[in-house]
Amino acid sequence: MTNLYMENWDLQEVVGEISMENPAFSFDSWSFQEEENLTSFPENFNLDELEELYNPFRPELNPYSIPVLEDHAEGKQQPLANKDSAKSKRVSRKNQKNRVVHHVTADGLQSDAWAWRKYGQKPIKGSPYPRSYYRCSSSKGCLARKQVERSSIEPGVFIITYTAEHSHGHPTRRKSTAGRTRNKSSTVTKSLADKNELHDEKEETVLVSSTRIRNESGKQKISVKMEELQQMVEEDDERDKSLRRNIMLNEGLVEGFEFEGLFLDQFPDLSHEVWCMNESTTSTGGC
DNA sequence: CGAGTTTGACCGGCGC
DNA sequence: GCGCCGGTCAAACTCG
Repeated sequence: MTNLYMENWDLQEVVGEISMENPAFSFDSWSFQEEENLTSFPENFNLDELEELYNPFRPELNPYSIPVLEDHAEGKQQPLANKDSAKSKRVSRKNQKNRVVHHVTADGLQSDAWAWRKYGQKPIKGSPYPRSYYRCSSSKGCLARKQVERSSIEPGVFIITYTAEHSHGHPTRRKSTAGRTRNKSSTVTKSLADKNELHDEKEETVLVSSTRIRNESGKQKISVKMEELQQMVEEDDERDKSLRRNIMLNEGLVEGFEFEGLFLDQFPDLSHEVWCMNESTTSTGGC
């Protein structure tokens, strides 16, 4: 059975026909592919491995987000894979730390599960844009760091550098949700830091990518605000995996698509065409 | 009032 | 040793 864990909330778009035979989807935030350019995974592909690879909390594992080492001395970048072959180049001790660099669009700035607290900003020589420094605010002892700077070459691209690993599990909250409502608005207010990095943007809000699941005819479309999905998944983090439920949308279409039992809560009006069952039992009760 | 942001000061690594 | 530069600190400030 094909299970796609929605805890991979960084999977911002699910497009095309999803089925056991054709588990096609795209990963918008990784700039993996265009909607028109779907990729089908082989029948025997390892979903556990896939989940790990696309785990937003382990971006360094994502094969489609090419990690690069920045060679500050020459202002160049080289693939991480060539790290060992570049022995002749002097690499500072700082650069030898575990650094992973990602190039993302403005939308990509939103898709980060961790809670970050900005602790500094510096103008960078040779770049018209400042670099912002963030540390993980989820846990006091966490050494994880994140740097965000706008590409001077492509102003629409942001360079995110992750340093060190988190010393704790997923945050229970991405950020404080006090006072927030779960309305269906498709926009969110950007943080002050993001506004600063987007200082020449007219909009102070950005569209939040949606997850879409379509059936064969394309008549049905279910849109879920990704931030809501993320929050729901986070709220459900404490549940045991055995409680995960498989949800079937129009039998044979999205069989076993796993939403950790959250789907019906979000879309009670779909109960006539969506049913679920516990993974450990064939009983349909309790849904 | 707590949490996050801003921003000048400070510190250490590195090249000359 | 000196100066440049990137990274961090911390007080003041802002926001909800």
